[in-house]
Amino acid sequence: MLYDYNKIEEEARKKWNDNNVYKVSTSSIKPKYYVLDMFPYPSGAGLHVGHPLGYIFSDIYARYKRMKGFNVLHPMGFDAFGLPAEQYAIQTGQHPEKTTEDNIETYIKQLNKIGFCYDWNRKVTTCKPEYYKHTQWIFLQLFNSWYNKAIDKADSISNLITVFNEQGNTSVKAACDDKVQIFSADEWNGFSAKQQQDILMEYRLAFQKESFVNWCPALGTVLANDEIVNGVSERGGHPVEKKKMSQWFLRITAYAERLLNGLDTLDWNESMKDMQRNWIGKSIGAMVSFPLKNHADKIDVFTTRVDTIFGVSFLVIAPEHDLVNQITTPEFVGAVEEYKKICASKSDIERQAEKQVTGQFTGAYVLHPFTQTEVPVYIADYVLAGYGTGAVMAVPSGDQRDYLFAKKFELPIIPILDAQQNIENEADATKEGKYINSDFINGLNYKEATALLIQKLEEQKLGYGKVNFRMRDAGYSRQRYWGEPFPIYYDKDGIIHTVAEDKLPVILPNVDSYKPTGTGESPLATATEWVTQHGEGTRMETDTMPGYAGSSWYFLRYMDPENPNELVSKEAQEYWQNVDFYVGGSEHAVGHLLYSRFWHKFLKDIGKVSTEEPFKKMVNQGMIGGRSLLTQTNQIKNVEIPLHIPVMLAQNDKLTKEKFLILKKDDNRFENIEIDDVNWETDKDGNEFISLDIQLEKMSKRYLNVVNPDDMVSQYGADTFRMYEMFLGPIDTAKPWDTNGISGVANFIRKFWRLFYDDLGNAKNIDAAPTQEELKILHKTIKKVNQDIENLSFNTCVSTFMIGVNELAKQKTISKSTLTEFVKLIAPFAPHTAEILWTETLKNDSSVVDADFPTHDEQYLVESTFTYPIQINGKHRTNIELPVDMENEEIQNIVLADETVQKFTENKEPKKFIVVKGRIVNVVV
RNA sequence: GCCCGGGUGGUGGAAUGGUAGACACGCAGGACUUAAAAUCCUGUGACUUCACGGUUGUGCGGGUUCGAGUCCCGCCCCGGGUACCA
Repeated sequence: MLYDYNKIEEEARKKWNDNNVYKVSTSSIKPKYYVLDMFPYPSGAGLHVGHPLGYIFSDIYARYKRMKGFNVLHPMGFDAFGLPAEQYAIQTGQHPEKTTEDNIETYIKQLNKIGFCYDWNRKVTTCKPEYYKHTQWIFLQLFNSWYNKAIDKADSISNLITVFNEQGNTSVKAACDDKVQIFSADEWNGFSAKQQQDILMEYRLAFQKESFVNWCPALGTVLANDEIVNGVSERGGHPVEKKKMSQWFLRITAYAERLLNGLDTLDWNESMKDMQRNWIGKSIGAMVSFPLKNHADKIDVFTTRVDTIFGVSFLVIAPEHDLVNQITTPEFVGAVEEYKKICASKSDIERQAEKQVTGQFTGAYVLHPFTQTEVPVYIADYVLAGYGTGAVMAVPSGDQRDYLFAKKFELPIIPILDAQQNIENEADATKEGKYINSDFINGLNYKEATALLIQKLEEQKLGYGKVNFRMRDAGYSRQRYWGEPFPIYYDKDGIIHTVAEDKLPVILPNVDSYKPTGTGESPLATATEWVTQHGEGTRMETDTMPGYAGSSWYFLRYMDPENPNELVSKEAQEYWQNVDFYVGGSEHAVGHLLYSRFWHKFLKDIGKVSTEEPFKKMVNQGMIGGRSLLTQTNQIKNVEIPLHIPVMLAQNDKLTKEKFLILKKDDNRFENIEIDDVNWETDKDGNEFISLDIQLEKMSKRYLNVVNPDDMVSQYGADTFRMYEMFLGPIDTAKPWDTNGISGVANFIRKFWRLFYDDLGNAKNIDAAPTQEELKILHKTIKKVNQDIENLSFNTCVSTFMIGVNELAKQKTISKSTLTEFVKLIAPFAPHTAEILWTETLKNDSSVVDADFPTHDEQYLVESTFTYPIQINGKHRTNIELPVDMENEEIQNIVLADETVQKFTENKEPKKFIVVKGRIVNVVV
């Protein structure tokens, strides 16, 4: 048999299909193992070679685990709601459902060519009603729940109402809004339905509140941060402002502590956990109230450094702070309005990244809670409305931003600790030393001062100690079409009603236009009949859910994908538990991964799942970047700027004359360039070409550097493609795609095949008994591959295979038993080739997919001698081969007597003689 | 700005604190061939030497160590995230 990869791979896939090899059952006596990839968003551009990197990686691991005796769940699906489909719909008028379906079909075709061991019967698609029915169901549970701190888990709203009816809310310990009013049972029962609804909103895990969105008046729509570039809309460059709208939120902050603590139980990268920890941002500090001068209200401030309170020389509040309008004195109204306008045009990132110090005095003063001195109140862009209370107490001597602000506005800089240094030039945030200029805490240290201050604040009702989280509640409303509709409607009094669970799903209606309505409402608002489906005067919620809704629980659905009654059955969930091995990009570190953990914990609280965490082990694959090719200057007459050349046309970063002619025909940039305008180089065979410059950029159509996996598979075969993707480097580092190297892997697979068949396709004689040398090669390879798979170092596995095959190819004879082990060893990496060799060449009955993975036998690897590298003063000078069991003293004698060693030691007595057994010898003179 | 990664030949990369550059690509030379393809062999960090060899070398500057790509301190550059891209 010749190595015809097309034929071989097609045949292998047919065998797998015919025998349903990848069908996964939920009942097995084998231990379960769940290997999952982050499912893709099916974009119109199809897959490029960057996408399958993680999929191949996890596929190899899944196959390896299966060969190790596990019942492996390794599914795939599609995260199918999202902005790009909607933008495409706006441009073309095509229904996003249609384009999404087409894209999914393309993705599946592309994926199937690579030979993944997916059980497609378990495919999930988030935009299908059968799926989002359960997304809506989860939302209803969140809506009908509150976080009961007394039991430290979610509790039902009906329980809360019972408590309110009987005792009011004085004894309720809930994760809820800070400013909840206190009421008795009688008061509660006297409230109107609307009042009760508003109060319950402050407890629900899915709740509504006013918040700011990016409003673009010119486009008449709310924009995603992604759609804003330099403060203006990406489309059209129109100004964007902050607009207050009523929005749905999820109270993820209720779970902050559990999300933080849960990280300690997870087998994730420390860096990934750090990102989540920082995102959650737990800080222990205090709330302090600063009463306003000549005004009934007060400004609340959260600080982690209450000890610096006597260093406060001004207060800064966010320009959007509720109190700004009320406290600004008439002479500053104009300037404050002007400043607010400037801030509204900037994104939060821009505001925080801003190096220039800006701000505006409001004319108002607060009174220092302890000293009663007047403290001026400013607004400034570095304080964000959504963080903490949207107000900070500024201590210039201890905080650099405050310091710069104080310098600019000539405000006092008061040293507060005797250990503070250099504060003529910059702030010093130290906690060392004793307090000065600080009234009753003078002379105390940090710990004593903090405790005393919090005690005084609480005594005098000026504040209290508080744990604060940087994490905010998660915005859950999108004014978009292509997302899950909310199972919510409003009656004519504005009272919220939920759609009954047995009426789910609430189907996304068809609309005439996907274009923005201009009012800020989503396009759903134009589906009049749908909006009023619950009777005259009622209104369906027309916002839709965000992208992370469907992706926050999809991993559960694979366990029981067709269940119409519930998101996952108890049996299926209890068998599969949670994901053992999750592969995806680190760009999801704080988005998807945090939201999923939150939902999972909630589902555990309401008894839907039995595990506290969704993903036990997490591996991040690095991004594959593009490698663009550009013409060099002076290569083409009258063309000064480098031109991108399609990477698929070039070979070894060269463009031949022949390919140039294709380009001239197909690409209008080259229409007017004549062959003679090009400065051709000539190789030794007389072929003319130009050498191209390399530039690393994103893989993108516009750089002509996109490489399609289909092309790779058709040119080299899926097995070569799979192994080359792994060979590129460690899974977790970012790297550019370079097709040039793939021939090395292609050569390797052919060389491997030639262990079985000669150049004419005749089977080789493999009847000889294995030699010692052969067994050593085999077991060395088995040992290293097992180690490297466990360490997830698949690139070195491929190298190890290459070394093994190179060495075996040099042997005079190779035995069938050696080849059998080798085929099993390589099967996870090159499954098609392995399958055909396994069944047709080695005549096994069942698939190699279910063969047992080889383990090595140490007896073939024992060596009697070791070649010691000899260092003199840490520099490698020579090698000496010595028996492995030789004593140090004897080694020393032999080494010192060595000619080369003597040359370097010049017969001086060694100061030190270091022997690391089986590693190295170092002579220090 | 803040948080998290990364930086080793012409290229992708390898290296439990122990011979830096495994394995490949590319390049150069050679074998086979009418020729090409395929295959095989040899060389390939830089500088220096006829050669043996020597010097130097893992982004930059310091440090710890018998020994540092690896550990510590301070910089520079690049990538990801930054709450409505997914």
